[in-house]
Order: sequence, then C-alpha cells, then structure tokens
Amino acid sequence: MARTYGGTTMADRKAHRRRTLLDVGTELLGTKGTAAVTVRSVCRAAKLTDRYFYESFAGREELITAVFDEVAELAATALRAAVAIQAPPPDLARAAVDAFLGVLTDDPRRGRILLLEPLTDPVLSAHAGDAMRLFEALIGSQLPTTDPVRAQLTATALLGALTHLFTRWLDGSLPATRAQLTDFCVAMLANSATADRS
Amino acid sequence: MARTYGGTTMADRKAHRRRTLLDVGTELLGTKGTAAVTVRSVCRAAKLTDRYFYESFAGREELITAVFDEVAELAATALRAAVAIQAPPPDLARAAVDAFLGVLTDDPRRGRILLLEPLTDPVLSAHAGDAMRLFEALIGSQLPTTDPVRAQLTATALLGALTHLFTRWLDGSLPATRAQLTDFCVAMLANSATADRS
DNA sequence: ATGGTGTGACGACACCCGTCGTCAATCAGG
DNA sequence: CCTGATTGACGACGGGTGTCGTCACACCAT
Repeated sequence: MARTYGGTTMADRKAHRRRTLLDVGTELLGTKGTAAVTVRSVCRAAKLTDRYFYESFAGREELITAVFDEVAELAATALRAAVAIQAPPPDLARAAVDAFLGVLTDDPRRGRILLLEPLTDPVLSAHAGDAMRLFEALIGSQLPTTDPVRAQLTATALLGALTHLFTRWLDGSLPATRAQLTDFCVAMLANSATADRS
Repeated sequence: MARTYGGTTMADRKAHRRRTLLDVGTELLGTKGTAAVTVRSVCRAAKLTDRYFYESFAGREELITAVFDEVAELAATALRAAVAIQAPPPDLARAAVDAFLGVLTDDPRRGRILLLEPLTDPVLSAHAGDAMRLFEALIGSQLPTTDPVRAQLTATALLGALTHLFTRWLDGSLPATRAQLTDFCVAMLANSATADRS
C-alpha cells in the first residue's frame, strides 16, 4: 500500500505534475512559440517549483519534444482511424483531411506545435524531421508514379501546401469555410494522385 | 569638404559599419535563426562596440526586418527582370522559378531568411506578412478562376508547396537536380493555371 | 511523540540580455 | 600645441536564464 501525502500517492502526484507541465508546455509552445518555453517560464505558469521540472524532464528539450510527440500521436491516431474505413481513394482522402483538420480545430495551438515551430526550431526540427519524412513517404507511396524523385517532389509539395493551407486557415487569414478548405484539399490530393496520367 | 578620420569621412564609416552589421545579421539569421540575433551577438561578430549598433538601428527588430527586406528586394528584383520578357506563360513561369532559385542558390542563407524564419518569428511574420500576401495575390491574379476563395486557396497552396520544395532542396534533403526541381515547379504552376478548366 | 518524507521558497553560481553613460586614448584641423 | 571629434572598452542597471542545494515547515505512519 503506497504511502499517501495530501490524500494521494507519490506516483499520482508525480503524474499530475508531469501532466501540468505538459499542459503548460503546450500552451506556451502553441501560443507564443519555442522561445517562450523555458524551465522557469513553464514552472511559473504551472505554479510548481523548478525542482519538479527535473522530476519529469532532463531539460527544456525533452519537454518540447514531449509536447510535440503528444500532438503528433493525436494526429496519427486520428488519421489511422479515418483511413481504416473501406472506401475509394477520394473518400479516404476526404476522411484523412477531415480527421486532420478535426485534430487541429479541436485545439488551434496544435497547428503551430505540429506544423510551424518544427520548421525553424533546431530541437523540434531535428526531432520532427523523421516524422515529417514518414508523412511524406506515406503520401509518396500513394502516388501512381514510378519515378521516385517525382514522387518525393510531389509529396513535399503536398505537405507544404497542406501546411500553409492549414496554418493560414487556423490563424483566420484564409476566408474559406471548413468545407471549402476540405473540398480543396481533397481535390488537390486527388489531382496529384492522377497527375502523372496526363 | 567633410572632415576625415582614418582616411575616410564620417558618412563612409557609418555606411561601412551599417553594412557590416547587416552582413553579420544575414549570417546569423540565415544560419542559426532569429534567436541567435541579439544586439550583443551581432556586435561581437561584427567586432563593433554596441554604440554603433544604435547608430544605424533602434534595436534588433529593425535589424532583422532590414535583413529580410534586403533579401526580399533581391528576390523581387530578380523576379521582375525574369518576367519582363515577352513569352508564353510556361516560359514566364520557368523564368520566374529559375530566377527565384538563382537568388536562393547564390546564397543559401536567403532561403531561411525569406521563407522559413518569417513563419515563426513574430517580428518577421508581422513584417513579412504583407509581402507574402502580395506574392499570393500576384499568383492568384494569374489563375483563371472567377472564384476569389478558390483563387486564394490555390495561391496559398502554391506558395506553401514552393516554400517547402525550395527549403528542402536547399538543405539537401530532396534528391533532385535543379533542373528536375525547376521542371516540377513549372509543371505545378502550369497545372494550377489550368486546373479550373477541368 | 517521533522520525522520515514531501513541499515551497529561496539563494547560489555563472551566464546571458538591452541600453546607455563615462573615460581614456587617438585622430584631426587650425 | 590646442581643442574638438572619434573610437574602443567597460561598467552600470535591471532584467532574464539553467541547474541545484539548503532550509523551514507540513504531512504521514508508527
């Protein structure tokens, strides 16, 4: 029987503190960007003394990569569920775009964490790079081209297009409805899937 | 007759110091990113005392926006020259892509300064935003669609695609030759210019 | 009550930053 | 030589950072 303090076990308290730090990390990274995430700023916002930061994380790098990983896993899970359906490619693409957008609109901070900050922050860009390469390879493998260079160019272009569309839409500077955006993305993906046939 | 010191006029020395600061700003912003650009780091690298920083710039914001503006002006100039030729659209697109890539490959730091850092740095993003909106409007006005929403979606997608393609190619992670990349971009632009006709 | 554990606050240390005033040395023109 | 301009170095001030040890107090189980 674990000993309690304040009515909870040490393991529970530790988990709770870790959760709090991740939440604050998400808030700072997703609203102000990577420079705003420091050990002290996070602990200040979390109302925890910085000893507890080191209880869960070796340093800021570990925190921001953990925050990124949480969001990436959310997105991946949603995508996996969406494309698990048995449907023709256009419906799959629509389901995928819808699912991804759903994850982003459920919490707009996620767009910045998943799509923007990794473009310039050295820690995130090194960490996220593999995930992004994976996404590209996934997109690329769906393309009906036998030319690997062309496949990668297309996948990169698509990822770039989607990144810009999503982030711009999320920040309110794209005057499109969600349905219009979804339709456009689906058509764009479909167009790429058939472009080599022309 | 302006008084001289060390064989040069005050105006010349001031101009030289400003040039040096801009060069160092370009180096730091283009290789390490915005966080590495501080008044002290710039002056250290420029081997100037920080009094001289304030001779030309009110603060770091003014320096990084000046650095961005220099690169943007280079790109704009190259683009204007490239599309001044009398040629059919595919040749215009090719000339534009070639010119833009030329500016970037002449100095790879420019890709980061022009395309990446403004995505996340608040100062640059606010400052570059208008230039980017202009680029988008320009691309959009070349599209044969009467639907303004669709035009903007397309322009945004294209800008995103180009951004990713260029930055990924510049960092060496796209295994394509420059000719392959150029061909792809030209085809992509051409495809978008005709996509609405389908 | 006792001894051990957990917590919050804080100080230490060494570093960084932005901004600017001061001082000593050098340069320049009359 | 004299006086004023220019330069380089540096310190001041007030803020921030990462990391971690210490202390006083509160909590807990026995």
